[in-house]
Amino acid sequence: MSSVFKALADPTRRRILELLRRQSMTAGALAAEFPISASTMSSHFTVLRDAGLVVSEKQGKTVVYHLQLSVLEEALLGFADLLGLQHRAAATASSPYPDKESHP
Amino acid sequence: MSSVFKALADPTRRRILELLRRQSMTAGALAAEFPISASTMSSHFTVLRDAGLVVSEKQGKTVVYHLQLSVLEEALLGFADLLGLQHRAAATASSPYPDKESHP
DNA sequence: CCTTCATTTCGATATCCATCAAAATGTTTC
DNA sequence: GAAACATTTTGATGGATATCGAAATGAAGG
Repeated sequence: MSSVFKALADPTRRRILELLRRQSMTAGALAAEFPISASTMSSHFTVLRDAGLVVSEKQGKTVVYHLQLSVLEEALLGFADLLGLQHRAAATASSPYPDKESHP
Repeated sequence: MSSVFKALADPTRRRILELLRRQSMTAGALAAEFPISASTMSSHFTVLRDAGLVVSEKQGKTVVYHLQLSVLEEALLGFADLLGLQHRAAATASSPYPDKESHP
């Protein structure tokens, strides 16, 4: 859990997650959105992957990154819960991923 | 907003927020909960105060720290919202009591 | 006033982190 | 297999950050 908050501490990484929420993207496409070098972007990807917030999939020459919304959700809302913040975890309804069975 | 996530990146600070959620506490009482020096605790307080997550109130010889739940809520749920995580923004911070005992 | 107590500030240190350029790795195509 | 391309790894650097002990600040009480 600490690795998730550590990952979220950097604005570039938070932005990456926002972009990946819209659609999965290749490392290059993501790097094109930021004024930093590809190697730096790669380290950010490593931090996000180690935190479980994204997964990478090799597709030929490129690497596609996918957001792991469930991990982010669990960490963020889990901590909010720990602090008594009201929330409802309806979650992955609007995401492009197959949503799990959820019961109210 | 970045300052909030930066503040949340440290486990000691997250724990401080959890403790303050139960009740406001003095710097000394908080420091007693951790195996680190009072001066280090003081820097953590500064980080939390700069992020707006806590406020300090001088009471005689001691300093009492209070959690600012609204700021935490706005940052945490605001970011969750940005990522499409569903939440229910209930009444903010003032009315919901923790688990307070009703002992007359 | 001077002492005591609670907290913060100061100075120092060691580690972590974001960043880059250059080199290395892996993949497709010719 | 060599060239071209995408990405990662490596090595280096400057700036944050967590930590400590010691000194400074401030309040209460004798």
